[in-house]
Amino acid sequence: MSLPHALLGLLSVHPRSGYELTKAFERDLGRYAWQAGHTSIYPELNRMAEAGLVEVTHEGARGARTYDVTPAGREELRTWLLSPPKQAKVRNEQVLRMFLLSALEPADALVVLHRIAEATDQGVTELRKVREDHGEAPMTGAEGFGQLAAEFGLRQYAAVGEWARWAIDRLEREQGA
Amino acid sequence: MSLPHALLGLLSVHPRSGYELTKAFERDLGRYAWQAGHTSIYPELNRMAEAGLVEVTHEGARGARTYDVTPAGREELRTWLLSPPKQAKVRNEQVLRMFLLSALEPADALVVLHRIAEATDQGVTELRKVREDHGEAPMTGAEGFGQLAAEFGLRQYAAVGEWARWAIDRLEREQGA
DNA sequence: CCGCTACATGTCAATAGCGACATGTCGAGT
DNA sequence: ACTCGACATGTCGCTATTGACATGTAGCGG
Repeated sequence: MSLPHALLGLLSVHPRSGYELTKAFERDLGRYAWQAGHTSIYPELNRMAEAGLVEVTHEGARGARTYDVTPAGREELRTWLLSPPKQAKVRNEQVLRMFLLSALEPADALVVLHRIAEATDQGVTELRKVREDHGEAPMTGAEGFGQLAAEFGLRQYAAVGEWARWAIDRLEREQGA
Repeated sequence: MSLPHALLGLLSVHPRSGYELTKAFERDLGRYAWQAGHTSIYPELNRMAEAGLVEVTHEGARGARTYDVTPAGREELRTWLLSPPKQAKVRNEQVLRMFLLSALEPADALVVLHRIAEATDQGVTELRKVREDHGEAPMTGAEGFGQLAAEFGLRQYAAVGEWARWAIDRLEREQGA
């Protein structure tokens, strides 16, 4: 049940509506950390409002409701972030695919590995651009989030790309031998 | 629905029982790629056996049943692995925590970042040992899996560790200024 | 031979999450 | 005036997943 914490985190950076939260999940958060659609988000916001973790601070056009974190919500988020990181739950289909590669014939595996290497290169290029746009904004607060995310994604892509190239190298050497 | 593919992948490396599959998930697979408990695995194996993707090749002591992949299962796995990687679903609580760090006071964030850096160092050390034990075994087949996993985890830990140190550096510089 | 641990498989109720469907509004362009 | 795309929130049924509970066996040390 990490969704409520993700929502608290986003709202604590700055208040927004369920719709805007959904967009945030489609952008950074959902790509690397935790994906969720609006069908999970709206009901969860209502639950959290009932529990007193968030509150509606403004009602705009088209029924839009802006949520903000309450002191109780802020406390809950802080406690969660500072609590000892137990056994984490991981679900990542891409990574699973990589792990299962050794079940393929070497020739097939090479095809997939090359595809991975290309995809990560593209990711690195994209994020380098994002990084340059952000520049030297402060780490905490509204801008910090995007920066942390971009920098993390960048290193993540780079690492996967290097791994893929390592695997390609290993495989090709074996094939040749 | 990646669980059946994960099971096909593991079994295609070498046949084993549901119990041994469960152990495999607790070890590498569940740590980085896809976690699942025995309560998902056993029913899934039965479904897959009914669907003709796997079959019981041996019955051992204590009711243990060894499963192996059928040709149909092998075909299914190959198709899945070679099919275009669509939009991936990601769920990783640790990464989520990292993303939400910017919602904390800088002092609190630094505490967590230092903890992350330490944890990744430990992970790197562990996996370096695993890598040395494996040595130069071939990439595909029974040994390949562990190697791919270890190498991937190693690079993953290293990348996260570097990211944490980058963030610490940034934060401390801001605090000082 | 007793007790403990690891082996080995399962059910079932509750919860989480997704895809399909549903509804309505505001603003821009034609 | 009209249409269309983005804004904005929701329900509901189906499937996936988890946690608690249940059951029994083989082997080992004392």
